[in-house]
Formats: sequence, structure tokens, C-alpha cells
Amino acid sequence: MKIAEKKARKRESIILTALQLFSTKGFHKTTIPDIADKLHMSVGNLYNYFSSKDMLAKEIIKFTSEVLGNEIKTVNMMDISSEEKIRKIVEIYFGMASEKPEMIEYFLRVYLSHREVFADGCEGMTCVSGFITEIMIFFDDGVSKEELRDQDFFSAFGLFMGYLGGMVFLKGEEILPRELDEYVDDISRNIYYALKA
Amino acid sequence: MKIAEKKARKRESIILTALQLFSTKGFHKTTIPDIADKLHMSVGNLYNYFSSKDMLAKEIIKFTSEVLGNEIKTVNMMDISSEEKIRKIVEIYFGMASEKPEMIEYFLRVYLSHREVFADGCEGMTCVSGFITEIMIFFDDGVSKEELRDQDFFSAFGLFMGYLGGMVFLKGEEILPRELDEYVDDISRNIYYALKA
Amino acid sequence: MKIAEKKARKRESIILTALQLFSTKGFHKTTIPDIADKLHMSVGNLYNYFSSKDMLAKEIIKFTSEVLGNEIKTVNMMDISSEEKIRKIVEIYFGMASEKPEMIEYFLRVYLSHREVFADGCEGMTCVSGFITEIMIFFDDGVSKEELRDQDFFSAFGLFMGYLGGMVFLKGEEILPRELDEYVDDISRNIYYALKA
Amino acid sequence: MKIAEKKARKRESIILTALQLFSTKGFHKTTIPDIADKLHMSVGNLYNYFSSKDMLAKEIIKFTSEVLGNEIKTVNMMDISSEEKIRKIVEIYFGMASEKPEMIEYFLRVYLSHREVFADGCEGMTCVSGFITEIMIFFDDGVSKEELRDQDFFSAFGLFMGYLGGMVFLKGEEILPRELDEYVDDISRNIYYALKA
DNA sequence: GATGAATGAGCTTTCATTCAT
DNA sequence: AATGAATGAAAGCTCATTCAT
Repeated sequence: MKIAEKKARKRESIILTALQLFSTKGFHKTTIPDIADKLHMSVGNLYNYFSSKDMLAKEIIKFTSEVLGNEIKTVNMMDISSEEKIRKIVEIYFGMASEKPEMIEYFLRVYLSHREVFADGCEGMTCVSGFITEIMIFFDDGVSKEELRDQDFFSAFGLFMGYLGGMVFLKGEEILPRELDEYVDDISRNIYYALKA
Repeated sequence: MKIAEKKARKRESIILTALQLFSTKGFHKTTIPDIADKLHMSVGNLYNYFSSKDMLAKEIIKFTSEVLGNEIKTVNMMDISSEEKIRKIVEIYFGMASEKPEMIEYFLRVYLSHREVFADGCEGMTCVSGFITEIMIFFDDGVSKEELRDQDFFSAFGLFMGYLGGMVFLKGEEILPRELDEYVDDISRNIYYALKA
Repeated sequence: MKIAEKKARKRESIILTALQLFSTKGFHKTTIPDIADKLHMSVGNLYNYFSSKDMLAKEIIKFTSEVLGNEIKTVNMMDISSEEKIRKIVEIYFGMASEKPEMIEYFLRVYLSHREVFADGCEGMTCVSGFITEIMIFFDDGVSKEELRDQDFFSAFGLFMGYLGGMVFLKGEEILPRELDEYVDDISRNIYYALKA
Repeated sequence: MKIAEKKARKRESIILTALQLFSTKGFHKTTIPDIADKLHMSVGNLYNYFSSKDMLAKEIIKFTSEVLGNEIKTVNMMDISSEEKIRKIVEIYFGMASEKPEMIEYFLRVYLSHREVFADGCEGMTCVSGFITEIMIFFDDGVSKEELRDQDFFSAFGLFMGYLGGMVFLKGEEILPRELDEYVDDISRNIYYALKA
């Protein structure tokens, strides 16, 4: 058991390190030796854990989507109004963008724009289903409680994903005049007004 | 004059061809010889027009932002309500995404995710000012006419840019169940509700 | 005694498995892990039996040559004419090529063309002496019985080895229009005519 | 015209250099940088002439087969008996093996045993048709002139190819006690006796 | 202006071999 | 004896850029 666990732990450490490098330097500017070096690991051994750079990228997006989905799940399980849930989700998203910017950045800078890499194995956003699923649950709940207007799910999902991602992008470009958390009020209100019944 | 004009024309044809290739195949998967081949031009000569691949990428984003900005300008000049303007902008954006997908795709797949490339020379979104400026005009107009709620401009800009970009991304991933133009109603309404006074 | 025997048995199973993989996939395309996997054995342990991949290759050729030599020996011990012996040898060779193609293929695809590997330790065909020796006995016998013309042994040996190997190669390339055993008549006759007194 | 010719010349110089290295050091032990270095050429430029190492190997075998075929063609055009032709062919083959050993060695050490490399594009010995065709012409001529026994072509072809190749191999292994040309008498006679009517 | 052959650093990936357990 | 994670050198190939013509 110990060995399997050790291997799993190492696997995750590779994911975390690669995630950080990919999101900071970009996918193509990050080399396998870069990742191995940072882990004090040999290049060859890294390939014992992931069969290719592309495969590693896919595992990272799954991992990231899972983590983000789990955060949102905690909100979905709260007994609060949809308006309050929206605010919580925005807080979580911006909180992650501030504290663990790698994950959000990875979505924006790697997943969004390297279709070739994710084409095979991530069809139809299966690799980010962890995240999508929770947004879907949030939305359906709100509609069934008649707090949110009933509409095509993707119209709502695109709003969340695009809006939040967009704000983080603007922050990353250093053009937002204020800190992300100072936008929570505005963004939450806008989303709520857009979706409310 | 003729010569200068001829050169400008060729310059633009390079931009258009590169735009198409970059947005289709991705920035790194498109090589300079790819672009030159498609133009029936030598690589050496291409370098007479653009000093580097990165430089070319920057010129493309400026060009694209200009074109998109000009489209939105026509809306800004119309004497219609902000609600109607929002709808027009959404129509224009989705129309371009359907008819000239290269431009929108370029934003998403190239500009958004190759910070290294655009870092030097496009600080603070100067390279996309053509687009931003028109959104800003639209927003300020709406606010001054008291049709839109007054709030931080970036809260509104992020909504437009992120939401519309996000929808096009979802379309590109082939996960939207309907055509983009069938979402115009939903998206316009959501944006209007989010921003209205 | 038991232990030594067990070890010898495992040693041979490694040889047989490696022989099969080398002759099928080629020497360089077969990795040590490939061999270990097929044997449900660890790579580390495999190195307890053979000190290197090259060493293993050399042991295989010796083993193969021994097996082939033993087959021919049975012919040499028969009380039949040289003409009949030739036919028997051709039958044996083609029979092996059909039933245990690995061995003949190993000669052709591995031994013949990886001089680097066999240079050290197999000088002057010492590694295939098992086969050569029997051909030599056959030839000397035939000459002394005045059934075969006296000539340089290698003129005769090259005929056997090259001709038979060549036919198997052609079969392997799938360009022989008929089955190997349908060529036994022709080839036996040609060899006999070439060598007879 | 000059440029095209220059390029063709360079192409051939690559073929000749690679031929020499492949046949001397072996296909896998010869690296692309090895070839480029010997040509005082950059690795990248070499790829302007041949799209891959495998492709280069295939062009070499075609080239070699052509050269060898042309030599035999001169024999086929002579007005001499089949017996004399056989001797000429043996002389040519051994002559090449002595003077340009690369070509024959390439057949034996590269073509014969790297099926993976030649599988795609050289099916059914199409890459060595230059050589086969001439042997076929020689054989058919001999049969029609009733100097050679009528039999399956491949029975005769295998004899030539295998026997001659085998002798060169034995020479290469340094186990032949005499020079190749001292075997011309023996080998020619053996082949003639094998094939004559 | 136009050409495209030439450069060479840099990339991902492989694999024989070792060694701590 | 047996394991298999770890090593790291080396391979094939790519491509932005230059420059002689």
C-alpha cells in the first residue's frame, strides 16, 4: 500500500508543479526538463508517470476542474438563496485567482487555447466536467426554486465561465485598476440581475 | 505612391493569411514557411514586411481589434436605446464569429494565451484599444442617458468581452446544442438585465 | 542441484522469449522491458541472468546455431547419398523457417546486420560454429565419398547459407508466389547440381 | 537550371555519404548529425532534402539498386553465352564489393534487416526492382536460348542474391581465407551448374 | 524587392542500465 | 532472487531567422 500511495503522491506533485509552470510560462515555453528540474527528478522518470506532455496537460485540466468543482459543491450544499450563492461562487473564483492563480490561469492560458492538445481525450469538455457539473446543479436548483429565470443552460454557463474568466484575464494583464475582490459586489450583482427570475 | 500602396496591400494580405492560419492551427503550430507558402511568397521576403513572428502577431491583434471596433462604432452612432445597442453588438459579434471566425478565434486562441508574445508592445491592452474604446463609448453613453447603471467600466467590459468570447469558445468546442444566432435573444437580455439602470 | 537447474531453465526461457521478440520486432525496437514484461519478470532480475542486451543477443545466436546444427547432425548421421542429404537439409531449413521462423529470422534480421553487437565475442563466426561445423562435416563426407566436387569449403558453405537464407528472406518479404516447401525440389536440385562431382 | 542541378548534386552527395555511414556503422548507430557533420552541413538543411531518416534510407536503396542494375544491364546487352554472363555478373558483384563495398553492405546490413524502415514504400521489393529486373532479363534470356533450365524465377533469383550476398558477408566477417576475386571461378561454376539446361 | 538554402539551438521522447529495498 | 523507480545521455526532428544571390 505504501508504494502505491507514494507513487500517487509523486504523481500529484508532478501535476502541481507542471500546472504552475504551464500557467506561468505558457505551455510551449515550459519544457519537460523545466518540470523535471523543479521536481529534482530525472526527465526519464517523469515519463514513468505521464506518457507524454500532452497527456500531462490533460490530467492537469481534469485535476483543476475537480478542485474548482469541489469548491463550488460546498456552495451548492449551503441552504442559502441563489443570489447569495452567486456571490459565494464569485468570491471563491476570485479567491482562487488570487491565492492559487495557477488553476484559473491554466484554464485561460492553456486549456482555452491549445485545442490540438486537448482535442483527443477531452471532447465536449469532458475534462472540465467537474466544474461544469456543479454550475449546472447551481443553475437548476435556482430555476426550480424560481429564483432564477429558466433559460438555456449554456446561456447561463457562458456567463459564469466567460465573465469570471474575463475578469481574471484583465487582472492578469494588469489593467484592472482595483483588486479582484473589490469587484465582487459589482460582478455578483450583474450576474444576479442577468439571471434572476 | 503606387509602390507604397502596393506594399501596404501586401502587408495586409500577409496579416489576413497569418490571421487565418494562427486562429485555425494555433500560433505555435503555424510556421513562417506555412504562411509564406500560402501566400506564394518566400520566407525571406515575408521578413521584409514583418521583423519577426511575434511582431506579426501583434500587428494582427491591432488589425483585428480595429475591425471589430469599427463594427461597434456603427452601432454607437445609431440613435437607438442601450438595450437595442446591446442586441446589435451581440449580433455583430456572433455574426463575425460565424462568418469570419478567424478574428474572434484569434482573440481566444492566440491573444488570450500567449502573454510572452504580446508582453512587449501590447502593455495594458493597447493592442486591443480599438475594441475597448468603442465598448467604453457605448457604456458611457448608456450611463449618461441613464439607461445603464453607473459602475466600474471594467465590470461592464469584462461582461461583454468574457461572455461573448465564452459563448464563441463553447461553440468552437462543439458543445453548444444550438447555433450561435439562436442565443442572441438570451445573451442580449442577460447583458441588458445585468447592466440596466 | 535443483536451484542450478531452475536457473538454467529460466535462462532458456529468457533466450526463447528474447529470440522471438528480436526476430519479430527487430533488435533495436525490442526493449529490455518488453522482454521482461512478456516473461512476467522484472528488468532488474533479467540482468541477473544476462549482463547486457548485447550479451543476451550473443547467447541467442549460439543457442540458435546449436539447435540448427543438431538438426543437421541427424542428417549427417544418416546412411544416405549426398544428394539425398542436401534435400534433407533443405527440408529441415525450410521446415524450421515455417514452424519456428524466429530462429532463421534471427540469423537474417539480427545476426547478419548488427555487427557492432556481435563483434566482440563472436569473431570469425564462432557464435554460429554449431551450424557451420555440421555443414562442414556434410561437405567433407560428400567429397571423400566422391559424390561432391572438391572445392574451397566456403564456396560451398556460402551457397547453402546464402541460398537458403535468401529464399527465407524472399518469403518473409511476401514476394515468393508459392509456399517455401514447394521450392524444396528446385532448390535441392540446384544445390546438388552446383556441388556434385 | 543551375540551381536545380546543384540541388540534385547535393542530394546525391547526401545519399552517398549516408550510404557509406549506414553500411559501415549500421543504420541505428549512424545519427543524422553524423551524416550532416561529414557533409559539413547543418542538420536542419539535411532535412530540406530528405524528410526523415527512414525516407533517406529508402532513397539510398533505390539508388543502390539502380546502380547495381545498370552494371548488370551492360552484361545483359553483351552477345555472350549465359555461362559467360554468369561469370561477368559474379565479377561485377565481387568487384563492387571490393571497390564500393558500401553498396553491397547496405543491402546486407541495412535493407535486409530493417523491415520496419522499408515496410512503407518498398513493398514487394519495389525499391530494389532495378536489380531484380536485370537478373530476370538475364534468366529469361538464358532460358529462351535453352542455355538455362526452365524453373521458377525465384529459385534462380534466390541463388544469385543469396549466394553472392552470402559470400560478401563471409568476407566482411573476415572469415574467408582468400580474397573475393579468387572465388570467382568456384562461384561462377557452381551457379552455372545449378542453372544450366 | 525577392528568393529559399542554410543554420543550429532547442524540443520531446526513448531506453539500457543501476540500485535501494 | 526479485523488484521497478530512477537515471541521463542521446536520438530524430522542427523552425525562426539570416544572408548570399
